[in-house]
Amino acid sequence: MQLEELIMTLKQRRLMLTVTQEYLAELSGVALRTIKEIESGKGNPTFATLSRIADVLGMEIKLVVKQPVN
Amino acid sequence: MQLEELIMTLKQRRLMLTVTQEYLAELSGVALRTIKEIESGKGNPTFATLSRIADVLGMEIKLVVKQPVN
DNA sequence: CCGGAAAGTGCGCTAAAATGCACTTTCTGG
DNA sequence: CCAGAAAGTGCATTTTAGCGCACTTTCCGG
Repeated sequence: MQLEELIMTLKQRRLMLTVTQEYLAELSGVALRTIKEIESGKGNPTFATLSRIADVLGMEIKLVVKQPVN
Repeated sequence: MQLEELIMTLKQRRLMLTVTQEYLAELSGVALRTIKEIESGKGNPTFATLSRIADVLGMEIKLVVKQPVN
């Protein structure tokens, strides 16, 4: 999963739950400014930041063996 | 997946492939110093760094909906 | 047992992640 | 259509990830 795709997934999940960036910031403990930057595609978030956001959205980051492409 | 668990998975995968930290550094383009730090549990890697390492090891980072714990 | 290979670490630098504040732009429900 | 809510952004600061270099420690095959 590329970062862009991961971000899209987070964003879609947030919208599906009808949570604002502001509320997500409160719940996750990640600064609103940081959430805004991530969702607007700026920068390269750390694992900790992504993980805290994902948690609140009921998601998690996994490391898995790639499926062979055939 | 917690960071610690993710790191363990990366490390085990590297060892399974009998790749040294040094060679992994070469292949991934991530500095040897950085790989050492990550594997020894220091710090909080960025998505980009984790992703480059995972790639070389034939793995990938995924964001998935958490399984309900029941 | 022991030497070389692999892994871990102290020190220091730079670039960038994370943050706050204030302002602008965009979206949306009534 | 329009006000308020939500999202995006410029500027500045603090913290820290990523990195190099040199050194120490640990591991392991012969």
